[in-house]
Amino acid sequence: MPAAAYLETLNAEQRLAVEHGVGSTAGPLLVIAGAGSGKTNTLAHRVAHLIVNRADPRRILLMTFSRRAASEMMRRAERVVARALGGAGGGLADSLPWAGTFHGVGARLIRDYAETIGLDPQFTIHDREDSADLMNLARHELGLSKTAKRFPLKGTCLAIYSRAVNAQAPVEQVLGQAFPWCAAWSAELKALFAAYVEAKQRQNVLDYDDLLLYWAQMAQEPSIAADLGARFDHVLVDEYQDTNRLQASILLALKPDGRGLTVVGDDAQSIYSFRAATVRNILDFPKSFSPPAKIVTLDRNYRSTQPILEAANAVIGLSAERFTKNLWSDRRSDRRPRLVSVRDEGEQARYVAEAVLENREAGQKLKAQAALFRTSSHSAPLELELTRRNIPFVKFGGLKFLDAAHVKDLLALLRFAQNPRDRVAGFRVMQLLPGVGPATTARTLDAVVAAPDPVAALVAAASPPRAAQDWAAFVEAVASLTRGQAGWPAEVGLARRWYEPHLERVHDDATVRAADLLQLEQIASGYPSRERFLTELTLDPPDAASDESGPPHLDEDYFILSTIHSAKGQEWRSVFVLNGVDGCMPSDLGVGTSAEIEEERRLLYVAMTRAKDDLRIMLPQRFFVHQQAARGDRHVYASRTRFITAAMLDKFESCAWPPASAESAARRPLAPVDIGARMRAMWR
DNA sequence: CGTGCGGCCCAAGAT
DNA sequence: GGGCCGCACG
Repeated sequence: MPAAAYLETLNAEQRLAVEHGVGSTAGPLLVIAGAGSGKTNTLAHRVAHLIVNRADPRRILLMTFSRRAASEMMRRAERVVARALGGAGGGLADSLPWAGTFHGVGARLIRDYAETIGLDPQFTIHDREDSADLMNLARHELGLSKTAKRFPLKGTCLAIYSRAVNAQAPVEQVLGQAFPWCAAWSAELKALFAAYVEAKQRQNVLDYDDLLLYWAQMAQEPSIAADLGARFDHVLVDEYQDTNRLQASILLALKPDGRGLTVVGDDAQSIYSFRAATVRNILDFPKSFSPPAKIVTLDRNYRSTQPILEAANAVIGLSAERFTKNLWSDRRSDRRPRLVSVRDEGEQARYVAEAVLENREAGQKLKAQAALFRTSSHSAPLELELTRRNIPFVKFGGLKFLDAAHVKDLLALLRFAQNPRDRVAGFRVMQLLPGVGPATTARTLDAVVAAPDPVAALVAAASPPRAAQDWAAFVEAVASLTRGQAGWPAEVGLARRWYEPHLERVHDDATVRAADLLQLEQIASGYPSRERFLTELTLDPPDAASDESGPPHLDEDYFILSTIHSAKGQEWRSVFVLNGVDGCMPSDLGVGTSAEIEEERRLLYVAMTRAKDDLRIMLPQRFFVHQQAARGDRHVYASRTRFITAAMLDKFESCAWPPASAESAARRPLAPVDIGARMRAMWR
């Protein structure tokens, strides 16, 4: 049989993966896809190849790490199918309806089966912060907030709970392995988690973990499992190294014999163990089936120059356990990656800003360049420097649009209207009213939650004496939203108009924030319904101010700042890795166990393999110590990250900036002068 | 019962 | 700098 034209662009290993059985009885397949090995392209081709061979796209389940990755995959698959079938391939996105994240797909399936499993399909979804708030409520009710010895804080409690669920491990084991300082509280924690679960059920809310847990539980129930498994002929999972045991159990329940199952990943890029991801999933995948899964390894790299790969291979070569695989490329270059020593983070920022402009002079777009860092706050000095020099940039990771208080307020109102039993939403929105505090809110919500018709109960509830005026407006807004008479997305405007007086009362910078809310309204118009809007916004919030929803001025050129975690799957011509020193990489918070150290090593590897042509790892020599008098200059000296050993230095080019002569000529710092004190003295 | 203030501890990565 | 708690005031 002559190969189809669309297969000819693939290399031999990629073709093996793409052409692995196309029927729904094809055995399980594991693709170990190194960084830059054309993984997305290969997976997209496999999807396309299945469709060209008459697989029904509505019966393909494709799970990726983010919704953005899912749409990229669909776009590419669509193009291949169009080419193969001659033109008319448009609209595949509509006919590949089951592409998304594990959590997004879970939410949809759970809503589908909600009635069967005794769940109100109007359930709302709590994000991390909402979940922590609800955990805190339970924590207070059980009197755990005033124990003699300090009980873990809400965030820690949630992290322990979440890990126990996702790793499918007993609380004691989770405490021992990941939270040893909380080990004495295991009995109280279990009581707390029981109360937390009951609260979620009373309030008809699901947290992130529930989206997997309910799905996994449904899949354990034979009648539902049969129905679920029969919906999909093919199940494909991307970034399999970052899935956890719960996700693996879902896959196994969907496809117990592995037929029709394809997973793709790279054990060397596993960086999500804090979310209970385990590299064991990918290492153990082949022998979960009989006969075992076929393994295809992609080690040809199409992204980076050979010197960059040699350095990256050296770094990952010292890792303890992995599939042996060295990336190679035929992209030759004389330029080794650079280790750039600078005096401190301020100099690091100046160096990067100047190098970025120099690259642009040489014809590189700002968008083709990125600064990557371990922790969101590491980019602060660079952000200042870029702003000072008017270099536009977009930051991924760290604070999100949705974290802003005013955005959360407005969303809380919409969520409360969607599901009046959602206590966290109700708590947030009711306390916006002046004269209404925790006690009034709790009392009202108790009545509302217990009532058969919660909104009617709210309308009937007595108005708190000090909030009469605002109370009536609030109740009317909720009732109107519940009736849905304004329609979607017009009701977002209704909610915004209700909120605006409160916004102005609470915030000094109300004008800026009001603009954000208009933008939120804009984003809302892109979703078909309130339910879809709330669900998808919670599960996949827009990164930075960048995605489709971003403001128009962003189609200009801009430099990229990103955490290494958020840089997954991306590539740039020039990459600057900030703070390549011990204490930052590895993070001094992540040096407890050898497993944590190994993950930090993989993080550096992920960062390095994002670079196509030019990789520079920055080494600031000194760091100022935080929490000291304003003008103090206490600092510590940092050393090169332990992951780049002396024996590897020949893979790099070491340099210092600014060059020594220029530095000695630099102006000496002047003695500090307290101008503020003089100005205060003027009035004494 | 609501609100504002001061002291204390903590500080990453994100579906 | 921020979250969280306890305390004092209105």
